[in-house]
Amino acid sequence: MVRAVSETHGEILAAAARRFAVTGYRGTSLQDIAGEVGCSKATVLYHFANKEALLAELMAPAMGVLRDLDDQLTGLTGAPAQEVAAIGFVDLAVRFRREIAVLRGEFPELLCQPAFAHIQQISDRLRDALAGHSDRPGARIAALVLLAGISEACAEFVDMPDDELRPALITLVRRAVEPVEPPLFPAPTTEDKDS
Amino acid sequence: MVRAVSETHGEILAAAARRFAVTGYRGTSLQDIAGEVGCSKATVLYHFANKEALLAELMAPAMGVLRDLDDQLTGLTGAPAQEVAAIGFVDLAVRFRREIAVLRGEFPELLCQPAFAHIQQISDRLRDALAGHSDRPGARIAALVLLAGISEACAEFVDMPDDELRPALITLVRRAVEPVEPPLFPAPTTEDKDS
DNA sequence: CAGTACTCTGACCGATCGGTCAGGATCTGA
DNA sequence: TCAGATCCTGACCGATCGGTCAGAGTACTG
Repeated sequence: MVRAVSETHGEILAAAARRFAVTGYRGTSLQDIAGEVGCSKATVLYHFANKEALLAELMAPAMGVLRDLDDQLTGLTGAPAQEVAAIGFVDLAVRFRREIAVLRGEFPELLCQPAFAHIQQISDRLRDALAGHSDRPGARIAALVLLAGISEACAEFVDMPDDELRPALITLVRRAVEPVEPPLFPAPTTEDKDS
Repeated sequence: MVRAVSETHGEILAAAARRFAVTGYRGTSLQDIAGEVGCSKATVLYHFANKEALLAELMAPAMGVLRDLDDQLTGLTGAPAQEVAAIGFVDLAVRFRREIAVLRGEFPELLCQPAFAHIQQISDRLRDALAGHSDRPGARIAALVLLAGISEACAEFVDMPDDELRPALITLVRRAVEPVEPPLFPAPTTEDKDS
């Protein structure tokens, strides 16, 4: 029998996710996590190299999806970029509500860690896309307000069903995003008419 | 005569405001603040009873304005409530950008402190007003997204002039807030129903 | 049976935190 | 000149943090 990988690993991961989402990364000690699992702090550090590695493994799936979204945005401009950024980010935020809650407010230091080295650049590109790559302050401000607000809302409405939260957010974004100027060039792809 | 209050008090307050806004409350040690002022940590604790008192004095002006806004909202419903909440909160957020940045992300624990005992209730009422006191999930979500997003945007765009940030935010809120249903009653001027 | 690899733990470590305290330095008013 | 108030500090404290380590317990394997 290979006894598989000890399930303790997964239990620690799950406990960390729960605690991080409530008290944040810095506000949660390894002792807290160990206590919730029912093991010793040393056991936590037997399964994970350090606290940072625990967080990195916890965020890995969300980071992967974020990178995928970033790839989809390359080359897009104007309204299509806004659309892809809006839908993609809302989906991501709704799906990874807990991970979003973990990172909430801990950005400044956490972003320095290698596991999240590119998250700032990606979120900048995401914001830029949502602004339709416009330089107008109004567009840039609206994009930031929406991205930050969506993150916060998803972290707050943890109990709301996905299929209630997602359409409400998408409707909001469509209404709130500053529409792009009439395209300087003919629309790059077939697009739907504005309602 | 009285030699006024030592200016060290004010210097500590200013240094704390700067550090808190960058590294957060928990992420800033008394040693950090003392180092920025150029005094000892004991001096910081001579002028302020403890770290919490330092934060409370820092946030006092913003808290006062927040309470004033809360008072203005009592009795208002529907579109007028949305309007007052929107304008009032944008003004507050733009004016107290640094204080907003301090509290960003540290809510769960900081809100337990007596100095901020009512901030959660006030922000709930503010959100409710911005939603036009509607029960629709879309309205509630939009209100939360906007309030959180505005806070984040103000903390982010610290260098943007007030008279550029404020109108952009107000325009955004007007566009994004879910409009209230046609008023059930003719616009109520001064009538309150519940207590 | 012995050997070994895996899992887990208590004890411990250095660093840092917020906070205390006795006392030095400086100034003021009588 | 001197007593007292004010301002400030170095040294110190207990608590907690992330992290290390030697070794105990256990289960497979040959």
